[in-house]
Amino acid sequence: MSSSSDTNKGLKKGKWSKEEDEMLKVSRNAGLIRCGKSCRLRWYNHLRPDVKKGPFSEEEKTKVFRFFNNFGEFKWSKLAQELPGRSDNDIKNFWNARKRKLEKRMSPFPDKMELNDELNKSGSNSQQVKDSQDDEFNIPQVKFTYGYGIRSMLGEYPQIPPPMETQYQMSESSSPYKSGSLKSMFYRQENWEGFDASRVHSSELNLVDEKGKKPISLKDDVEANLDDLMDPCLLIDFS
DNA sequence: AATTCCTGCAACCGCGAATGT
DNA sequence: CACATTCGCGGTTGCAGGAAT
Repeated sequence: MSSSSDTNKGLKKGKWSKEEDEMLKVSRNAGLIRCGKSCRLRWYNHLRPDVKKGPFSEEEKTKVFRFFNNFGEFKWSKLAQELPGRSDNDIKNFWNARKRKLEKRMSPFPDKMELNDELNKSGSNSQQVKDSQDDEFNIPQVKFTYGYGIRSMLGEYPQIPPPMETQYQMSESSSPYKSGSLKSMFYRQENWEGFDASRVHSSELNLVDEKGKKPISLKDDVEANLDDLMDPCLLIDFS
């Protein structure tokens, strides 16, 4: 019936030897004790003349992320057409490896209560919070969700700020470098520790760089940080 | 130094689509 | 047109080698 059945007819499986590769290069699958499917896969993924190996370039990575953001689904073969020399399998491996890493970083993902604990704990270490302790600033007022920062979020919030605290500071006050307001922001998981709760009560947040001078140009940053778009992140909703 | 864990990669599997008879 | 075979795709698994303990 299906091609999978021919793997049970005494055909060889597993790793390909150099001799087998040479035979396949010379003449399709003549003389090989391999099923056609296996030969095709070997040829397409490894032996065809224009096959490209090695780590993905920045340009290739960008294409992959952009493709996913545009189509929101896994069409490896279609994507392979955009990346000359790369096979669908290569791209799939690249994507899955990345996904695994991120899932590991996300796990165990804290639930809402744990997250509140974290926020309050870190907030209590902050002088600014002590100074301005006020019901208005209580964390429970802040709604949050979490997940991957991928297409669905991008559609709604096309501008994703870079991590707070590490690279940037936030200011709720008016600033000469006002860059607009945000109704929501993303907060990367790795930065949850040290979260300054006193700074997230306002629905009008202005982002400036660490010196408090340069407004963040999110348009450029999104382009430059496509990798970050797949990072697990916390979406704080101020609405 | 030995063992375990992690990661990247290659290959297999099942299924539906396309093609051949 | 019906059935058989092959092809192509996406999901998954298994293994080897390096890193961490």
